[in-house]
Amino acid sequence: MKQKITLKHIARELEVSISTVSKALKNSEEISRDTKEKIQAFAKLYNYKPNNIAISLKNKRTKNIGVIIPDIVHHFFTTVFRGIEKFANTKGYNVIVCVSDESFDKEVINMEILANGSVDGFIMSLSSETQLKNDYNHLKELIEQGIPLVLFDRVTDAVECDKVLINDKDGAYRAVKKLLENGRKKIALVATDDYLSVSKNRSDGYFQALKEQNIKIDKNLILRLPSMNSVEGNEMEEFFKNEKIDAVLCVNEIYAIHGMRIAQRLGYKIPEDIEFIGFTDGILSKFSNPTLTSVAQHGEKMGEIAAEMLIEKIEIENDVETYRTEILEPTIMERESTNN
Amino acid sequence: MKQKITLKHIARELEVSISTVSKALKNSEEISRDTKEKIQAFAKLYNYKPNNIAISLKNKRTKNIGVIIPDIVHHFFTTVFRGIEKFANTKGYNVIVCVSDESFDKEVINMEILANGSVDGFIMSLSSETQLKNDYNHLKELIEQGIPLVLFDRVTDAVECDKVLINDKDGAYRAVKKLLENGRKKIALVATDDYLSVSKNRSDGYFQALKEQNIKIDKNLILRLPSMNSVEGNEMEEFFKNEKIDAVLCVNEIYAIHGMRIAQRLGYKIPEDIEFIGFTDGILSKFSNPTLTSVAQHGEKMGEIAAEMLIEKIEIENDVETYRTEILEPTIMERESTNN
DNA sequence: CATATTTACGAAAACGGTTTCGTGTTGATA
DNA sequence: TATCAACACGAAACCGTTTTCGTAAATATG
Repeated sequence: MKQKITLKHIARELEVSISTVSKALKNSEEISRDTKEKIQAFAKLYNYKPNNIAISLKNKRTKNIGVIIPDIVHHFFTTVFRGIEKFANTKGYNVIVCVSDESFDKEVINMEILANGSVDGFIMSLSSETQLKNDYNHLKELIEQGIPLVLFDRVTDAVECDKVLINDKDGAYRAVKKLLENGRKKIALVATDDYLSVSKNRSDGYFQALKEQNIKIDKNLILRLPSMNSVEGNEMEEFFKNEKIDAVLCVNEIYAIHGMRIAQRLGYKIPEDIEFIGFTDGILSKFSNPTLTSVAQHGEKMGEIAAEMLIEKIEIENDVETYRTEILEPTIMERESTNN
Repeated sequence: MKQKITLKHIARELEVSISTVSKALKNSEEISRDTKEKIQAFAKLYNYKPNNIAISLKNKRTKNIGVIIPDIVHHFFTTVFRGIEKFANTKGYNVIVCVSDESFDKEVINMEILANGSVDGFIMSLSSETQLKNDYNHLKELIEQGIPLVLFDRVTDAVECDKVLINDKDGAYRAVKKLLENGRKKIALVATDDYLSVSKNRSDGYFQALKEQNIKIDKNLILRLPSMNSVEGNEMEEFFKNEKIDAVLCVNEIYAIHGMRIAQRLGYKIPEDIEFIGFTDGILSKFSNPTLTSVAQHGEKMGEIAAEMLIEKIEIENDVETYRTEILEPTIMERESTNN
């Protein structure tokens, strides 16, 4: 087992000082050609690589960024993560991921651990519990300490920092408008509780589109489900049985796919009798039967932008506090579940 | 902006030495009650938290583990990752993720960067390019340096280390056996090239099951596709048109879902005319139409075990080199695409 | 030849902790 | 009263770097 070699080892072996070795390896003008060559050759031979931790301690820069997301087994978040990771890598940063699991406490604790020197900044999307509690002190403290933070997708107005999000409201608005243009009259909305910012924004877009056409909001056409990523229970089945519906906007893929199956079982033909549009545009939308028209959130792009914003903040040691909010426009990916 | 407080600050403020502060905060017997209380109160007031980097440098332990996976936007890998992250967290470890993107070079470079002190050990699944090149020197060097490594899923016999995998061969074997029991005669296999260890193992299971029934392998019933995660091109359509097939085993979900759609378009009824079994048991299997019978790989469990193995190796400073290989048994999740 | 200037290197501080060891003070013991 | 152990604390080394500053020797200048 050959241990990692350090400057000290090289110095001892070559009978020079540690500082000389350090300078020689950085090709400093201070050191003579001969000495530099000797040291560099030796370092190469023994495959010397500086210790990241020591450098971090010295520079007070870890070249790590912390990513805190509610869930990793979720297409959208992994997509954003890919964007973050790719961009960060090109800039020489590594990514430490923590999963809050939609829990406020985990979010706080993960953040505190990483904030003690492990990362240079954070990119995060709020857990649902955090949005429900509406408590953002952990984020405010971060900012107090001068640690850069970028929020994406699930953001809040309560904290001032850089943000990246998609225009959820507009995405929903355009989706509903499309359904209206296709002649649909009874457009349902399947959403979650409003404390989740994205669900609220999407609902707002739905309302706006209907209002513009002077269509009265029918509460019976709105179904609110408890959990974002599961469809236990048969609320949806009851919903479809009880209401005459000719189109559905769902705030995520799962609801939409599940809804389509139920509709099909109940004898609806898609898209002839009923059209579906979902959000997320993940793998399910592309492979479902029929394929699902879906509002694409451009997760990877979002991740890239978030990483770019964060790294900019990290590297510009400018303490003028100026924050940006980037809003991406969603794209409606038209597939078989709507008439195009 | 209130900066993080250090031992030095506390020491200066309270007019004691740094060592006294350090000891007091660890409740050392060496320090008097009075002094300890004073220091602890002060530390609490100013929310003192030790700097992780400094501790890492001192202990030569980062409490970070490196995870290198080929792809993050992939249900199986994210599932494994969740298992790793959960277990690691309970043990006080954080996880740095790097995505090799199926590239040998990225795998090597990511590993080298993290190996210079950033992590205490690695959990990884080989990139396809690495498996194709069959070059594992970067892994061997790791082990030479005494850095623990656990391989999962895509592993190799060429390096000695801890490994976790599922019994792919047996999974495929049982799947095919089930199809045979259901009376199927012309069972097709849709796989990728054999250099991917998992695809090869699954193919082997397919062969074994057929051989046991003295069924001759029909090359025309085997389709090999180039990419693991896409189904561009119409090879599959040609395949289904040209061959009489009454059952299909696919080495992943995507192939299976795609295959089912094509079969349906060609007028097959599933499972009456043709049965399908896939691997991965991800979200697609659960939500496809019909739902897909699938070989579950227990990714989360795999991640947990990998993390457990790694942390054990990290924390036991025993240099007796003894490696384990854990083989998980897959479970066949029966759904609508087969007769049960 | 005396002085000024390079040249080439080393000592030491610093980053923020932990830990070993040394030591002045106190109170107990003989 | 002399001796000694216990107590409470500080100095300093260490982890592996970087970087500033000091300086001896070599060379250049007048």
